This record gives sequence, C-alpha cells and structure tokens, in this order.
Amino acid sequence: MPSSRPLRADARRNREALLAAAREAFLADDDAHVEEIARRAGVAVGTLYRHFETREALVAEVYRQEVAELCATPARLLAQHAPDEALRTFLLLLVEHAAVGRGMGEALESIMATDSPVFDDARDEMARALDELLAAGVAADLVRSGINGRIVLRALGGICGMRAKGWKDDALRIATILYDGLRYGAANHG
Amino acid sequence: MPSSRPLRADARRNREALLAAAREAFLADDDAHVEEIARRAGVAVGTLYRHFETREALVAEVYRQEVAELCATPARLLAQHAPDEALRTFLLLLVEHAAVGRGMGEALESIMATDSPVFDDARDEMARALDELLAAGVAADLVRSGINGRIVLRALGGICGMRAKGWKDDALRIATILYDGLRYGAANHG
DNA sequence: CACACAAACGGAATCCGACTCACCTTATGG
DNA sequence: CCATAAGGTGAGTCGGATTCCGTTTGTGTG
Repeated sequence: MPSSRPLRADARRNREALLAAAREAFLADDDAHVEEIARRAGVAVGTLYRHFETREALVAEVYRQEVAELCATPARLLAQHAPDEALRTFLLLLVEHAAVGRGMGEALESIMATDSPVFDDARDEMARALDELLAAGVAADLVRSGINGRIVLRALGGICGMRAKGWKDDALRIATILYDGLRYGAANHG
Repeated sequence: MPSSRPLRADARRNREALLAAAREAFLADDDAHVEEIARRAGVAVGTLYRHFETREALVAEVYRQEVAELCATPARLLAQHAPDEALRTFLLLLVEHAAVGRGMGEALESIMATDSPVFDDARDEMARALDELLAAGVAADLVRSGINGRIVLRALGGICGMRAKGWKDDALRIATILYDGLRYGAANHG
C-alpha cells in the first residue's frame, strides 16, 4: 500500500497549486527559486517540501506530466504519416517542447542525464515512445536498426540542454542531422 | 598592455599549483569544491580567487589547456586520412577526451553551452578545428555543406554532458550517427 | 455540533557552497 | 637592507536549498 490515505483536501489543493506554480515559473524562465514557487502557489516553503522531497523532485514531477502528453503523440503521428516522417516530426517536436523555457530545458536535461531512480519512469516512457517510432521505421526499412529510443533520447537531452542564445535553431538543425543519420543505415536509403 | 608585470615568482608557482590541483581534482571526479582544490594546491581560497575570477574561470582555464592540445590534431588527421575519415576520428576523439572524467565532462558542457565570454576562446578554437575538418570534407564532396563547427560542437557538448552510467558507449554511437548524418547530404554519398 | 488528533502548514533557523575583504607576509628592485 | 606593492590568508558574507518544530486545520467520531 504505497499511498496510505487519499490526501487531505487542502493538501491535494496545495500540491496542485505547487505543480501549477512551478510549471508557470519554469515557462516564464524565472530562475524559479523554491521560495518563489512557493510564493506563487500561495504556500510556504515547508509545504513545498512536504510534497516534494527536493527541488529536483518537483521539477521532475512537472516534467513527468509534460512527458506523458508527449508520449501520446507517436501513435498519432504514425497513424498519419510514414514512419520516417513521423520520426522526423517527433524529433523536431521534442526540440520545440524543450523550447518552452530554459527551466524546462534544464529539467529535461536532468531527466535524460541522471541515473536517479526519480527520473526512470519519465525516461522509460519517452524511450518507449521513441522505440515505437524507430521500430516502425525499421520495419519499413526506412530507419537503421540497432538503435534504441534510449540512445536517441540521450542525444536529444544533450542537445536540448544547451543554453546559449541561438540554441533552438542549432537544436533543430542537429535534430535533422540525427534524423538523417538514423535513416542513413536503412536498407533503402538514398 | 594586458599583463602589466611578469607575475611574482611565488604567484606563478601558486597559479600553476592551482591549475594542476584542479586538473587532478577533476580527473579524480571529486566534486571538486573550491576549498578542496585550494587545499590540494597548498594555498587558501583567497589565493585561488586572486588568480581566477570564479570557480568556472578556473575550470575554463584548465579545459582551455586541454582544448589547445586537441585543436592541434585535425591538421595531423587530415595529413594522414581522407577528410571524412579524419572527421569521424576526431568526433570519436572528442568523446574519448570528454571521458577523462565527469568533472571535465561538466566543464566541456559549460564551455559548449554557455555564451559567457569566458569560454569564447576555447569554443572558437574548437569550432575552428572542426571547421577545418568539415571544410576539407565539403571540398572533397564527402560531407554536406551548410554546417559549421560551432553547431557540431554544440551537439557534442550536449552529448558529452551526459552523466548517466553508460554514457560513453552511447556518446560514441551518437557521434557515429552524427557523422553519418553529416555525410548524408554530400554530393557523392552512398 | 463539539472534540481529538493526525495531517498539513508556516517560516525562522540551519546548512552548504561559492565568493569577498580587511589585514598580514614577502618578493623584488633600488 | 628597506620600502612597498604584489601576493596570501581565512574568517565572514551571501544566496540558495533544506530542515525542524510549534501552530493551524481538515476530518472522522460521538
């Protein structure tokens, strides 16, 4: 029994307010100090820490929700496009998504680059989503085999972690290069 | 006249000791707090800060020295291999180089991902080294045009910033994918 | 409705790094 | 050998995350 009681009403409210405040803060870039997030949510830091082990845990949870949304898209893309096109679109989408703000970018990077168990679920979900696209591409001989979602994810995590001014343009170009690289080894590339 | 006097003897000694201690500390991974680095060098933190503006500046300087070495290699590689092979080798070499330790990995990431003028020189040098390889590849129609060293560098910086357990294998695979992606757009690929 | 009390909250205090500064020490060149 | 400016020291400040415990409040009894 992981969750003993169903959380008191005010507690649930605060938890949600904190997540909303954090998301907002990250989108706005604000360096998003814990105090600031708590203030936005109308609670004290102590409350924040009652709900989230550490600042990172909060970041992770916010991102996990975003990730859950993203992970639903491969299926939709595959229904509408050829596997390679779906893959390309998704890679670009990931970059766009990382662009929602630097706060998010850092969170993404953390999620991708850390071994902390906290991030395992999100990473697995994303990797699975990418696997779906890669497998479809491989099955259609449009994408090289021998690559799994986890690896591509790491590359993207690295790319999206970039913080320099023109990062987004560069990230998009690199995503394209990755995409071409992934197609390159396929049976009927060219 | 940027450097007024030639530095007092003890000052130069301490400066070098600090750089050596920092390099050592980074290689050993130790989280390398400033106090720790100063201690290893046998000086006080104040001395460290007399020589280096910030902790990052010290990191950057250590890395700049490493970078200078790396930047000499493209010319050598081009003398011995075809441009595309030289490029491939250099990309893999960069990953190996980042592998000297996590401390270094972080430094590399900082250098690649930051706009801070502190890192401009190192970044420019590396970008120039890569440009050299890319230009040779483009001239021989072995590499796509329209890509510059700065972009590739960012991708690698992101990749090498990964901190998870199996990062190196993944980084090598990704470097290969990037390489294939770079060749893909060339006139006579295939 | 009032009570009991565990759950939740607040926010001052603590901790942990990087970084600073007022004061001492010592090369150096005259 | 002295004057003096370059250099060194390390306790202290500062900015952030995190903790702790006294106070408040939702909730399920009677």
